[in-house]
Amino acid sequence: MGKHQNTVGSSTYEKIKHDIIFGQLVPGSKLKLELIKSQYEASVSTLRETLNRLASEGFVLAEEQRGFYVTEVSQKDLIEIAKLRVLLECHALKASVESGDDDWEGNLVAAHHKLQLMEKKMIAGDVSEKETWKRYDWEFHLAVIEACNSKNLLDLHSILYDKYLRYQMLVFTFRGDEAAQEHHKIFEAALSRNGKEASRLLEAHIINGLEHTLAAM
Amino acid sequence: MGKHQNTVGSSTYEKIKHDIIFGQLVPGSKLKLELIKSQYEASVSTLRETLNRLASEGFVLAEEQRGFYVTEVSQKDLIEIAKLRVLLECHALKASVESGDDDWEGNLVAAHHKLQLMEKKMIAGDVSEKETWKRYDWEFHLAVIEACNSKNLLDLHSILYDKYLRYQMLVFTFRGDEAAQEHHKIFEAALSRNGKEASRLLEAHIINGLEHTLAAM
DNA sequence: GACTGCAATATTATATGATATTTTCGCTTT
DNA sequence: AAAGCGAAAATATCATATAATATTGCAGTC
Repeated sequence: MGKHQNTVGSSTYEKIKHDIIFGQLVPGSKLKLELIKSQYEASVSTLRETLNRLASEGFVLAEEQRGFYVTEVSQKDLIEIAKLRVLLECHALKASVESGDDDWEGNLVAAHHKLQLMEKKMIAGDVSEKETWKRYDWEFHLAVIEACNSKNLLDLHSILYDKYLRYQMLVFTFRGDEAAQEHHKIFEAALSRNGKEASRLLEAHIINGLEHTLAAM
Repeated sequence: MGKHQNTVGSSTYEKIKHDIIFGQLVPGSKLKLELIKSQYEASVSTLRETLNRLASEGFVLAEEQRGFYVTEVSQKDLIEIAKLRVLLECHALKASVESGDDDWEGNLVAAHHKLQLMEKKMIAGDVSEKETWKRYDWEFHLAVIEACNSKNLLDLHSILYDKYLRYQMLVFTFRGDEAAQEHHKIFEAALSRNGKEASRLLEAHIINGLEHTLAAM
């Protein structure tokens, strides 16, 4: 049950996207079809489907007749992404805080709790579960805005989050206690339905992360 | 010289996207591979690449193992898209008005002029060049925000514009003089570097269009 | 002798048709 | 009706052929 077997296409999509975000595939490098074919165990056509999808999302650059490349990174690009994330995520937060119901609250409390536990571990020095921690960070940020009532907005935000994440992973250094406290304050403001304040805090949280990452580039 | 010959992939992409936006492919209908293969004269793999791209952008729904469908339309979706367009386009406008240089001004004047000419024709009753008019509308709106200095923002906006356009085409009725006047006012405010006012006008322009389209659905 | 332009060659991307899976749908049986 | 069983249809994947780009080597020139 549950475990519905994936297609080759969707699993290579996940793998390649993961490898771009987590830096296994280095920015700017060429994705030669024959080469990655063996690496990801899929045929050329399947790979091309995947790479076209990733190109639409902006993780891959598709150059007509000249192949595919891992998208380059730059400080300018990171700044653009962070600013867009502020714009979309703060907007979504305000809408979400206004219309979130009990389910939303419950889910938010759960997401914050799990994130907090993981952050305590990380602060204590256990860096073994980097990816789990990031998943909880994602789930928390999503939980905050999930009641914004706009699928279109959530979809755009999801891609932006991943692009931002890629930069974080690129220079990976944990902001630790600071970020944890910011999360906590955002959580409290959101739960007490103070959209303005929560939005202010969220913006500061993202911009702090941006500066932290920029400094490390 | 300009005319670099396109690949089959990119031209079917353009064609299918066009047919979705302009309603030749009806919302919700199934895109059976064998069927559209003959219609667009491309092989299954090429089609699949195209459909995957369009699925990432949200014009096509890709259901694992069950094929591709033209994305459904709904009033809720249209409202979401219009709101997002307001959010992104107004934000971009303010940034653009602040940092636009002489090139930006020149391009904006040209785009507005062309749009105005076409609008006069349309108001006079010549509806033959619907697609050209829409292109000029696009070029004008793009010209306004082009100096926002964020490729990421422009890319997102471009997709949103197309999604919004699809709804306009769905119920096509010309808003005529009203829209033309709004364009003119936005143009003047932008050119005189009054970002706040231009943003206000742009928001009203989009919301008016939204209501016009909603009423006709 | 190094540099440019051109042609032959190798490499790579694109596109196709064929094959393997999976789903769908009508028919039978309970 | 509901469940089970195929045949037919559709999707997913692959291996291969075709077309484009990059590379190499060789002449001719400065």
